[in-house]
Amino acid sequence: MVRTNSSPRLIDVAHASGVSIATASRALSGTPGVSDSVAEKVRQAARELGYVANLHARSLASGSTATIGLVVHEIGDPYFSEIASGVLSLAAEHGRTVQICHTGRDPEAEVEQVRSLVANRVGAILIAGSGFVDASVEAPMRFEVQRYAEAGGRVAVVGRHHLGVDSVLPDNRPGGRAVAEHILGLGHRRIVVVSGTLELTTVADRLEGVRDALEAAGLDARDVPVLEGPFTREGGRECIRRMLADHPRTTAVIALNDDMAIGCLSQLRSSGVSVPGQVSVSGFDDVAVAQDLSPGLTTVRLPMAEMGARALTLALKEPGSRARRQRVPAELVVRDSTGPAAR
Amino acid sequence: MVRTNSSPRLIDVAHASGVSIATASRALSGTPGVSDSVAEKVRQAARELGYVANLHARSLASGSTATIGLVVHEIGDPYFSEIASGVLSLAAEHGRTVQICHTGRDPEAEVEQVRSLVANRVGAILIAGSGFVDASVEAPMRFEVQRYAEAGGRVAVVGRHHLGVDSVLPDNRPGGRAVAEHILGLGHRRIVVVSGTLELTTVADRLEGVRDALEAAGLDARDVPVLEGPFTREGGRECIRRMLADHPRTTAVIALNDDMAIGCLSQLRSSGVSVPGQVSVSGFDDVAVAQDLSPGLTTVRLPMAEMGARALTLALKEPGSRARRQRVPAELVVRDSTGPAAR
DNA sequence: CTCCTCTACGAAAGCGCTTACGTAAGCGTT
DNA sequence: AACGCTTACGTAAGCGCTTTCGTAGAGGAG
Repeated sequence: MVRTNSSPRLIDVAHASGVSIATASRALSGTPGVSDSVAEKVRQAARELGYVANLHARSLASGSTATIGLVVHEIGDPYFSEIASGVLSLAAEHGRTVQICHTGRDPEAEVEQVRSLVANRVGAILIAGSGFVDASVEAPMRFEVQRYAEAGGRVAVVGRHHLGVDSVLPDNRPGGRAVAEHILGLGHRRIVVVSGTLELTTVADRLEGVRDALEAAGLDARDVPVLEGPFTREGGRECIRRMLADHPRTTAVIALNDDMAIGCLSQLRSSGVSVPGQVSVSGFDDVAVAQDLSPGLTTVRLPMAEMGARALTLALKEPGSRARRQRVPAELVVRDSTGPAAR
Repeated sequence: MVRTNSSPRLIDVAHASGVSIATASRALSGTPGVSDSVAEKVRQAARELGYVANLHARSLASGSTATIGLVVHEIGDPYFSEIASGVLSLAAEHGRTVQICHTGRDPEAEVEQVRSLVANRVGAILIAGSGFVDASVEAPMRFEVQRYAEAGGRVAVVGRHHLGVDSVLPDNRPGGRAVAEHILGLGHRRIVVVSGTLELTTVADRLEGVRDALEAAGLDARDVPVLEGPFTREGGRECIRRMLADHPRTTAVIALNDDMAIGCLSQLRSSGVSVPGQVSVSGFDDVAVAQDLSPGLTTVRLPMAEMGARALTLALKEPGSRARRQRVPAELVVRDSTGPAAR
C-alpha cells in the first residue's frame, strides 16, 4: 500500500476546516447532521489538501465495501470479456469497483479465487461461466459460496445453476434446439456436433437442446457424432480434422460456441472445404466478431454484456427469501455460414 | 461488506489454539518468531474455524495491499482483454488480486478511475492503452499519477508515454513502417490509411511509421489519404464506405488496428470488393481472431498478454531512480489479406 | 552458580476511518 | 419561565489486524 503518512488523513481535513473528525467524516460521506455551511467548508478543505479517503479504513470501520468481485474462466475470451464489460460499466454507474479474477476453467483455482474475494470482503461476488456437471467437483465451490452467503454476502452467477444463488441463465437448451432445427430445416442429415468438454453444464445443456431437435425430427441422436475438444478455437480446428478423417461425408457442423466455430471455419478453409457450399457451420454466443467473419457466422445470440449487468443488478438488490432466476432468451441469428445441404 | 460478526476473527483462532493474538498473527502470516509446533497448531485451528483474514484490517494495520489496479479503455475489446489476461495470470502467481476499470477512452473517466484506485490504496496501478496527443488533455492524468507515485505508489503503463513512469512501449512506429513497406513492396501505390482518431498517441505513432515508409519509398505522404473514424470495427466499415465513394481506385488499405481492419474486411465483402484481389487490407495488433478470419489478416503482431505481464513485473519491482522503458518489438505477420497490387 | 544472549511469546499501541452516544444551543409550547 | 424537542456538533469506542516493545525462560559461557 502506498505509504499514506505523506498523504492527508481525515484528521488533517478536520483540523484545516476547524471541525472535529466526526463532523468531517459526516460532511464528506454525506451523512446528515451537518449544516450546509460547515459541510461545504470541509469539502473545500478536502479538495485543497487533495484528500482521498482510505477505503480500507472506511470498510473496516463501517463494515461495508463498494468493491464487487467477478470470477470468469478466462478474461481473454470474448465471451467473458463482454460479460465483464457489462459488469464494469454498470458498476461504474453505481460507484463500485470491480475485482476480476480468472480461473482457466480449473475448479480448484475457482474456489481459491472465491476465497480470496471473501478475504477481500467484497460486497458481492459474481461468477460467470459454466459450472461442472459432476456435482462432486462443484461441491467445494458450493460450500464456499454458501458460507459467504450465510455470512451476509451477495452472490449471483451467470450461466450456472446448482449453486443455490441468484442466477442469470441463458436459454442454452432452447438455443441449441433452435440452431439444430435451423440446420435440419436446411435439409442436413449428416451432422456432427463440435463440443467442448461434456463436463461443463453449458456444453451439456446446449447439447441437450440439439438432441431435442434431432429427436423431434425423428432422428436418432446416437447417429450424430459428438466430437469433444477444448472449448476454444484450437479445439474447433482439432475437431474438424477428426471430422474430415472419420466422418468425411458430413454436411453440417454444429459447434457449441463461437470460439470453436471460428476454429472450425479456419480449419475447413485450410483444408479446402467450402462453407457453406460443402459444409455448413453454426456457432453459439454471437461474440462481436461473429458477424464480421467470412462467411458471417450463423449462431445463437446471447446478450453477454447485458447478462453481466443483470447479474450485478441481482447482486445489488436485497436478497430474496429464495434464489432468483432470470432467463435470458437465446436468439438464432442466421448469417452466411449455413446453407442448404449439398446432395 | 459481509457482516463479519458471524465469521471468525483472528482472536477466535488465537483462543482456539490457546495463544495470543500476536502469535496467531505471526503464525498465519509466516512472520518468524513462532515455534513450528505452535505455528502448526494455529494453522490447524484456523483451518477448522474456516478463518479468512480480513484484508482491509490487514492493509490498514500493515500499510500494504496485495491489490493492483488495472485501467483499460474497454475490457470488451480483445486488445485490452488480452492484456488483462496477461496481468491476471501473472498477478495470480504472485498472490495478488486485480481491480479492473474501463474508461471508454474518456480522459476524464480515466482520471476518476485512477483516483478511485488510489482511494483503494492499491499497491500498484497499471494503465493500458493509448495516451492523448494533446498534452493539456493528458495533464490531469499526469498530475494524479505523479501524486500517487510520490506517495510511494508504483505505476506502470503499456503503450503510453508522457506519464513519466515505467512503461512498456510497443514499437508502434517501426510496426507502422514495416506494414507499409510490405504494402509498398507488393506494388501498391494507391493506398489509404484507415485510422482511429488522431488524438491518440498510438494512432499518431503508427501513422508516423507509415509515413516513414512512404517517404523512404519516395512518395509524398500527402498523397495518401488518412480516413479517420472510431477505433472500432464499425469505424472500419464507415471508413471503407468513404473510401469507396471518395477514392474508388484504391488498391490497399492500411488499417491502424485489427478491429478497424476487421470492419474493413466486413464492409468490403458486403460491397462486393474482393480481398486481396481488388484491395489488400492490413491490420495492427494481431488479436487472436486475426488468423482465423477469411482471408487471414496480414497484421503487425504485438504480444499483448506479455505486455500486460511485463508492465506488472515493472510495477512489482523496486522503483528505479528514473522511469524505465521497455520496448516491445512489433512483428509483421503476412497472411492472405494482402497481395500484389492489381494493375 | 551467575551473567548474558537468544528465542518464543504476550501486551498494547496504533492503522484511519465510522458511528453510538452525549451535550449545548436554539426554538416553540404552555 | 420552565420544559421538551430538534439540530449540530464533539468525544471516544471500536472495526480486525500488524508490529513494536517488553519479558520470561532456556541454554551457553565463564
